Amino acid sequence: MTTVSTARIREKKRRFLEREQRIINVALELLLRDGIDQVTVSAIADQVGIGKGTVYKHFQSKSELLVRIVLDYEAYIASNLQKGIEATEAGDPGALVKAYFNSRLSNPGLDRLTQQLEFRLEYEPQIAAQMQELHQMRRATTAGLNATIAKLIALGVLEDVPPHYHYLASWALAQGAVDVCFNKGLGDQYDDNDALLRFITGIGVTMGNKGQLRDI
Amino acid sequence: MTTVSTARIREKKRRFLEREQRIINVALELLLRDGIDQVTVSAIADQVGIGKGTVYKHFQSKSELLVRIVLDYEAYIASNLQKGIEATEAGDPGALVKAYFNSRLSNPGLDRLTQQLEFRLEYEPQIAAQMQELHQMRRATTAGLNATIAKLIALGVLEDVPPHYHYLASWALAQGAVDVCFNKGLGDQYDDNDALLRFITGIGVTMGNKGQLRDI
Amino acid sequence: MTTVSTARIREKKRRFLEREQRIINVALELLLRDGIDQVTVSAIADQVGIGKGTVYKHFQSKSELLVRIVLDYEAYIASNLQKGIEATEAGDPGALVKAYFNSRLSNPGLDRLTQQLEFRLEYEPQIAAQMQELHQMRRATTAGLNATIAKLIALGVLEDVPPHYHYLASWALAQGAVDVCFNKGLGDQYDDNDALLRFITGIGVTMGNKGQLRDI
Amino acid sequence: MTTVSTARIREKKRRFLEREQRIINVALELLLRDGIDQVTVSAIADQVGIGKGTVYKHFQSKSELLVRIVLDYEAYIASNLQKGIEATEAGDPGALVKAYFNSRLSNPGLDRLTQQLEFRLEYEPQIAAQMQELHQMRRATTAGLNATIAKLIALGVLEDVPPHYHYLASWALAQGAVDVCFNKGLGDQYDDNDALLRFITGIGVTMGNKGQLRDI
DNA sequence: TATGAATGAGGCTTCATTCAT
DNA sequence: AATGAATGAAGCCTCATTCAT
Repeated sequence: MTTVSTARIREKKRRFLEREQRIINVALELLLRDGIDQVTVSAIADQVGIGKGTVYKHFQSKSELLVRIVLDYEAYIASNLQKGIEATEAGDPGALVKAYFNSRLSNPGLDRLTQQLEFRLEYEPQIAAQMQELHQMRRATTAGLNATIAKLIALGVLEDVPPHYHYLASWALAQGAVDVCFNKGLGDQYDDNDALLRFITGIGVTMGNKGQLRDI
Repeated sequence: MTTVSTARIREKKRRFLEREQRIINVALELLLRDGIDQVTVSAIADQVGIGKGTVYKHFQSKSELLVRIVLDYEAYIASNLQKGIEATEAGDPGALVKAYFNSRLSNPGLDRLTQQLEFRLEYEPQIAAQMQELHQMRRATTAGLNATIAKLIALGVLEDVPPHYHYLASWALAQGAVDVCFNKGLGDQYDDNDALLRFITGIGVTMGNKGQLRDI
Repeated sequence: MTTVSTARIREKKRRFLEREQRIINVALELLLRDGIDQVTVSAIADQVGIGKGTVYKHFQSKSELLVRIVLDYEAYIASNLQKGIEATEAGDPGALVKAYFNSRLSNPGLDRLTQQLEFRLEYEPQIAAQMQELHQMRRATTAGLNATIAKLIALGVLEDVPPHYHYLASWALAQGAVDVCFNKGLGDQYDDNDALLRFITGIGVTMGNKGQLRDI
Repeated sequence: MTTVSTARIREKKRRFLEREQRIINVALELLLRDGIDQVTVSAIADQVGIGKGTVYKHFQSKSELLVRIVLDYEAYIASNLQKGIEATEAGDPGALVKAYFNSRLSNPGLDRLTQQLEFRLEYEPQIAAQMQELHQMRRATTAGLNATIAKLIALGVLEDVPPHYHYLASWALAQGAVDVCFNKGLGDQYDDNDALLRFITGIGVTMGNKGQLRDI
């Protein structure tokens, strides 16, 4: 008896989470397709095939759904970065940057969307806690980066500047690369975005390496 | 008589344009201070000290006012770039990039704001014409860049990749540098943003220079 | 066999009624604690430790649960009044009014709550029947009061006005006394509410007595 | 010129206030006719013959409109009370109570409505300021009452109990009298409500007079 | 039998835009 | 020409009630 009901509860939970993921996926899809301002809770619910109210069983507010997308993406980036850190520690100095660029540039549209979402949600009071969580994740990640980069500096691989200069420069370049892809009238004049992104990644991998920098 | 009335008409026009500029300036100020979502047409009119309706004598829609800010900024960047091109042609190969980075990073908040505005206005149908104009400006600028960069490549200063790789990489880095400054939980962990921006500018100036790039 | 199953059915019924009472008690508790507008069916079910659906096995609608609280309270008041009637008939002319005031003012919060509930439920079509029942109870009670008061009038204890004047005046004073306790900015300026209620009860007991009234 | 535009502005203001009053009146009408829960901002706007948005030009929120009704009524009562105080000071000891009862009982439906509104708006955070204002009005009124009653006590007209006992008892009786009128199954069994209200007013005028109270 | 996820009508509110004065 | 009151579409969110498990 107990086993049966436990199994049932689990099954229910599984379905619940499945649907939650479905909502997130659909929201993401619509956000990417139609733009942030065009996506309403109604539209998401319709597309998922559920009622508006159901969305609110999973998320206390629209903002909470959106911030979830941001958090999920941040976690994805952080895990890729962690792998890069490990590979770097294992002896491949360029692995870290490559991992980072590859994970951010592999889906530029998503990357850009999360940036936009984060910007808009920054001061939403309902989700202050989740924003804290986001920042906490970032601090954890950057702490790891700082440590690894400090080692590379000690090894003479990277320029001896504050470690965060290196990863913030990488962050910046990756961020900007993403924007290039979507800036109408800029990157869209050409159709070899992939080659461009490889070029930029190359810069990312090289920049800050010992002997690369000159005075301004 | 005719001269008098012409003078009067001119005076009127001048005042009209003066007020238009004031509306733009106030809008910019409020956008920077309060955030895009908080700025209403009402708030702008109030701050300027005119009626809401008057704003619509100058701009057919709110979007048109906002896109004007984007266009003005783009023109400002383009003019700086033009000066950089001229300096480069006059013999200083690094002038171009320096001019570019300096103009974009000298007021990161404004730079970021225009990016955000552009993103939001992208598909606003009312201002399709202005967006075309924006893209046209960009094409003109990039044409100039392409020519100058091609020369630098021919001179062996820059890597021999498609010219737009170079300026898009610069664009990306500058863009990303701006974002770093404003990303909560990232750049705001440190308070030496200026030094960081100088570091990144250094990278910008160096990157793509002959002999800097390695294979990925 | 039959006996056994009868016993079982009875046991079931007992438990069912027990749970019903618990729902009512919890609802009452929450209504008093949080205010009418804050109490949802969900909150009640949660606090009882049952599912929302189960509440609807006991009550066809939320209104039906609420009106039940009103009816229970009315029955409680009616029974106290009945005791007062009996004591009065047994020779204590003031017993009736005292019983009434004491029963209403002993828990002013509850008294007020039921008033509020009744007001809100007045035209709820789903519970027209229960409202009829409430009114029927009142008519039965007032019939008893009318009879007793008529006797007191005949005895010369009370002023010779229509009997219902007397009990409606009492009802009014008690009702108002309750409201005084809860009116922000009125009764809450002072903290000797109990003494005040005793004072008012004194008035209630006296008013309408022969020789007390003057012309307006 | 200036005179003309001043006149125009005044005319505009007048119309604006006129409309505001119209909204209040219509809201009141609907509240009395349909019950608090049935009155939506939409319904009010429709009935006034204006758009929903226009209501929000006059009131920041629905609560603000409702609290306005409460405040207006309180001011009306306070002014009547003031007249009563003056008449009492001028030598008519009963004038105060009569004025009070007459003003509250002359439109019991309105009196009851404002009670209900006040109860519901008590903890609405948006109108905390207005509720403070309401309480402030009450304190001012009760201060005046206290002073006048103290004199009547000193004159030996009223029982020597804390002055607020007297006016709170009056408040209570009036409040309760109002409720009697609207309690289904209670006051509505009879149709001589006016006579009843006169009877209760008589009690109000007499109660607390020297020599009227007995021990409980 | 008990559950609680799902529903969706309906409420409040905002703000870009219009147009009579 | 300038105004700002009026508009109303559209968005977010709540919660009583239902019904499949």
